[in-house]
Amino acid sequence: MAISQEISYRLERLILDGGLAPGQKIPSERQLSTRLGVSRSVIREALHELQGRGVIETRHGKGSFVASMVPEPEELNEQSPLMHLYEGHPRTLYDLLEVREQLEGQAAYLAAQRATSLDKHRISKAFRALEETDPLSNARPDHNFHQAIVEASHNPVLVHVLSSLKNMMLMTVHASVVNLNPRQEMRGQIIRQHKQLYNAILAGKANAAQKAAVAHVRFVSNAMKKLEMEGREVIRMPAMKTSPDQQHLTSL
Amino acid sequence: MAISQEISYRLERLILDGGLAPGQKIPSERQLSTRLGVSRSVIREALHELQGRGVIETRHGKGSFVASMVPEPEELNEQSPLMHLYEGHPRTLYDLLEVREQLEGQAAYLAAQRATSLDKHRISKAFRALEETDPLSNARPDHNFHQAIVEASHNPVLVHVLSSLKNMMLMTVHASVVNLNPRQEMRGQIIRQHKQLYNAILAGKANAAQKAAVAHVRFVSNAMKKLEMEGREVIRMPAMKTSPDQQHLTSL
DNA sequence: ACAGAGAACTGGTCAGACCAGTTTTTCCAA
DNA sequence: TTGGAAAAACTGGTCTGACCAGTTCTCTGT
Repeated sequence: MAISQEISYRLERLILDGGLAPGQKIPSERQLSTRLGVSRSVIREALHELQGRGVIETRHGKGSFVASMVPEPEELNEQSPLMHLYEGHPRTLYDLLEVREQLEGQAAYLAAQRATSLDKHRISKAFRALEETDPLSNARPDHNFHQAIVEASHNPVLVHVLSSLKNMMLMTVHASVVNLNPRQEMRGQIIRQHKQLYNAILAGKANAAQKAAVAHVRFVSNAMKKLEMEGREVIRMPAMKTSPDQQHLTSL
Repeated sequence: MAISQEISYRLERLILDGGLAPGQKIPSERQLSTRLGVSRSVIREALHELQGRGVIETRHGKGSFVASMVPEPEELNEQSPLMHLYEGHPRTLYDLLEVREQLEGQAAYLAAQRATSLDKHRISKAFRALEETDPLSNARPDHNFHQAIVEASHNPVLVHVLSSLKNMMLMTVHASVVNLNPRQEMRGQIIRQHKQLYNAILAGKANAAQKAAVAHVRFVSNAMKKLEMEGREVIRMPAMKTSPDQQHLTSL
């Protein structure tokens, strides 16, 4: 088999195994060519294959990016059907949380079983960042923590479904942070839940991890429902800015 | 748009419009490059894109040939990248089943709680169709049954996620039908599981419904794993029909 | 007439150059 | 000190020409 094809498969595997999340930038052609010890031509050919398959998108002068695998609720923009649905129908927030509950639970379960030491390291890092950060500007670290867990599940379908819901996730996570964190007792509970989840995964206790994740999401959901019923305004739409995360491409 | 992409699209249209028949050789890279007045590089990149899309096959020293294509009879030929991943990396079947387990479980749970009489009617109809149809003939009734349940969950996010995975779902359902149904004892179990799920939902027993759905998917997954470990061939893809023939290339 | 050696194709890889967008840095002027 | 424009340093896109590695055709010597 041609080198370019081998490389395209290697990259594809890497991407779909969750090593690279949708929207993330992949190294430049010149970097890849030196790192993999092949000419830039074969890199370009490999990338064009991936492009043909729709795995990546390439933008002149910017780079190549992992494409989102599932019809994504159009980023930044207004016309997304789901977004629209969301605005007109606030209950969607809870619908999303329902789905999250399942998927995060599954991810936690699998992560506890399958996390490599590298995965655990990443999760730990995200967890520490979460602990150290000012909780009010907390949406990002919170999301990163969950994201790290999902990737440790090593289930590409799970990874991509969840990351295609990323924007909405950020919204709900943000909602949780803004609405719940200021209330001291709730913040304590959330931190405790995160810690439980974290410990369970690192200890490899799959069932405990799943339970913790499900409980966490459900707690958030219930807490917000309660807030809403008490008549408090629930903040839903954060001013969000999509900042690309750092890339970890160690395993090329 | 890049020249290589324009060319790849031109060639693809030419091929798909019948200008070039499957198996037919397309001009050599050097010929194309002089005929189209571009460098060989961009020709190669265009061809690699087509290769990625599965439109052509290339053989060292021989040339590039139109692949025996799969004009996918009627269905929405949603060639998603995940689909391709699926072809290249069979383990994805189980990844998808893992996700299905969660989502179907959730859908069943919610359906049991929320199904209106109309929903129940639809589910019943799908269930009867499932019972009456020759299970070997088609994955459709099976899939429709599950689909009806998902819609009865009244969770738009859940519906959205599952329908974006529709084609892959069909694959797993199909795999289950083709591989498992012929084995009498398994077929019996599957029918029993469907009935359990059906009854639980109609009775509004949410937990029982969830349990039944999860058990069902997990059973399918395990059964297929077992089959595979016994060395039996596990059929993953629906049989694809071969394409019509045509001849001649004109306008390059 | 035929077998075999080249010649003449095919795609695969490499190197280096240059163009064209984008981002970052630098540095001067307000 | 700070804004902002110019310059440098990236990114991908294209071109050229060379050589390697398979395949097919041709021509030649027996």
